[in-house]
Amino acid sequence: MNTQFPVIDEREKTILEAVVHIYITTAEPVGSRTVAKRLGLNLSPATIRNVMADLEEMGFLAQVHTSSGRVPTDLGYKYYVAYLMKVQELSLAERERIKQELMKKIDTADQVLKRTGYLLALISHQAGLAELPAENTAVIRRIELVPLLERHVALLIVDSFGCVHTSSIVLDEAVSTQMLESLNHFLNDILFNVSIENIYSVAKENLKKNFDEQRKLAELTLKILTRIEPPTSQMFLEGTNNLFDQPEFQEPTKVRNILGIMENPTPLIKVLRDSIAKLENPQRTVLIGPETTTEDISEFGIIASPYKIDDQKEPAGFIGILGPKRMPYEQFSALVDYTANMVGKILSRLWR
Amino acid sequence: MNTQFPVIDEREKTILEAVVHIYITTAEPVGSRTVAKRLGLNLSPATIRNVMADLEEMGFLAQVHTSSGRVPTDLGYKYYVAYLMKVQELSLAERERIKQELMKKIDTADQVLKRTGYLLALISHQAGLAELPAENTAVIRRIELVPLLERHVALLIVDSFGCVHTSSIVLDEAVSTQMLESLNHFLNDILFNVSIENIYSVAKENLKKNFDEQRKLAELTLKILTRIEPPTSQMFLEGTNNLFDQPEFQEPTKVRNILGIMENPTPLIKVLRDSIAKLENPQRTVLIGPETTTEDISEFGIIASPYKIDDQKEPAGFIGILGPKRMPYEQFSALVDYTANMVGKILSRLWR
DNA sequence: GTTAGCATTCTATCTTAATGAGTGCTAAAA
DNA sequence: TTTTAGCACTCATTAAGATAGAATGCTAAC
Repeated sequence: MNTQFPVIDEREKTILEAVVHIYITTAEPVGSRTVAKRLGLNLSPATIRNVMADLEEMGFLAQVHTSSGRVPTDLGYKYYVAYLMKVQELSLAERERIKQELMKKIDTADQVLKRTGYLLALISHQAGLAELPAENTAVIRRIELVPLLERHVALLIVDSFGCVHTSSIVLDEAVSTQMLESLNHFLNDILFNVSIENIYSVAKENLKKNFDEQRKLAELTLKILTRIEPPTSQMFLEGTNNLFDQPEFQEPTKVRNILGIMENPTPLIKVLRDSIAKLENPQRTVLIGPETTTEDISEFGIIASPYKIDDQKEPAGFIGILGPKRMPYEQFSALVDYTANMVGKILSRLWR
Repeated sequence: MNTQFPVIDEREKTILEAVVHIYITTAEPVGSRTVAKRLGLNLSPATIRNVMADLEEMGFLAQVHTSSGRVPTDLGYKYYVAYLMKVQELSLAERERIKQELMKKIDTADQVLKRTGYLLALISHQAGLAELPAENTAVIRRIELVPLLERHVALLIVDSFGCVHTSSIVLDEAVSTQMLESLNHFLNDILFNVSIENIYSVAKENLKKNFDEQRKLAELTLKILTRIEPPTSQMFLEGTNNLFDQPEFQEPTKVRNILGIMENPTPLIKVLRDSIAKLENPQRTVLIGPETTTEDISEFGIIASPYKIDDQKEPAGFIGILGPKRMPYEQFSALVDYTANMVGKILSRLWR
């Protein structure tokens, strides 16, 4: 955690914990009386008030208006998530359910992840997100040029997750079916088990050797490979309509930004990846009101956990839950962790 | 148009036209004074009032509350669209722009349609929708089994639009690479240029002949083909966030239904297809507060036009605009028509 | 058939008052 | 030194009443 927090004593921690917890469940500003009751520590509201004023001064809490109850600030949430909350374990039944749901159908990786997002949304009543495995964790299983018109061909790349990447390519001149066929053979020979991001370099390397013998083939190959579009990161965002149930999203402007994320998730993906990459060993990260370059999602909170495939050191992608900042992080943390783990296992077992 | 309308005289038509038109632009209930002014016919508000009362009695108009101005009912909108509005032609510049945007990149059919939806949303400031060509208008260009694990294979079908359909298949027993290869050859031989919906029957027919010679191949083929999932209709819905600009969608419940449509567009697709199919010769249809089985979209209006590919008699799919009932139908009708036409041309030229 | 006039209806907006939740501060109690 | 009771004060929320304005429906006159 890179945020530097002010130092607070035990009692302040207890009270901060209580305020955040109560606010998360009630969605109403929290008053000293309520905290005093909940704590049951024989402390009078007046004492609590003093502490709360201190916490406000340090930036953990804020007031909606003079003489209203307190509400956690972003800093408050972050402290809560980092030091105060007690992660609630999943019950065996819940674990079993997740496992069942995810494994009930054998599918390509993108189908698995879409289902994962949907499942997370269903269980949490928030929006669920699930990123596809990064390109560099997949290798090519099959590469195929399919003629569509004389000068148009579709280039399909099937990766080791069963995902298909399509590009549409227009050639300078018509190519015979036979030529395409030998090209297909050739491409599959040299590119099998090559990572997608290395296509071009590997192909070039190979072509050097064969240049003389298969001149025409070589030229064509390079031409085609330069036209492949760089693969874009992809993320599923499911169950967004759950967000409408939250009181903070009753005004539509805020949900609007979510639609923006759905249309172009790339900035958010980047933020999440960076956030996970910052941690020493990749694990769950919680973003409170993250900043993206495009949409304003400062009113949202995100819990995300990376998943790994096989024994790769680097995570392949992440999954998570997106909701209001005022989210039951305690409950959802274990859910996201377990699900990420499960997704990793399923993808490992299935496609390697 | 299957709706039976009450018969109204010329003056009633003029006034109904005015009310709908004014309401579309102002989003406020329309009063007799406003209509009188706009018409400039030297008719007093009182006279207009009488006519409006008649129109209300016949079901074309309604009041929000006693002594408020009038608002069009669904019937009013329908009559307006069917008989009163004057479709505004597109300018040459607009036509050129649409053409440019759609053709600026050579792409597979799904990319073209996604861009179409996006473009319609951009121009209209509403949501744009675009359905993929129906399965039965496409034929198979390539069919390919790609091994993923011993018993898992991915089945890819590339159709004549450059679209790829994927299924994930688990076999009862491992199959050798050679076996798969000959299966691939075999499938491409018998299924080339066959429509996707006929895969099974054509394959079965062919297998009868060859049954003895290639027994094992035949059995495997049938097994695999039975596991293909029936292709689902698919529709892009772009620019939904534009809907937030409309005053009628300031309360989030209504936009929520749109998210429902995005997650499962099938019922809406069905309604639109039926609506287009009902017309003698397939052409633009306008739905006012259509009824679907799942989501309540009775507050929305849709303008949709079918597109045809080559000289096929039946339309291949449709594109359109989704917005509030209070939409400038006059302006958008030509836009949707022209764009549909253009999409048809592009898909015809590209992929046949 | 058309319209002026008028009472009527309903919305929207503003003011005012009352209520209540919650705070901050001070001075006394522990 | 810490805790707390007490009290004045702030602000949001709600309800009620008053006023203005946009339309209407209806009647009687043109």
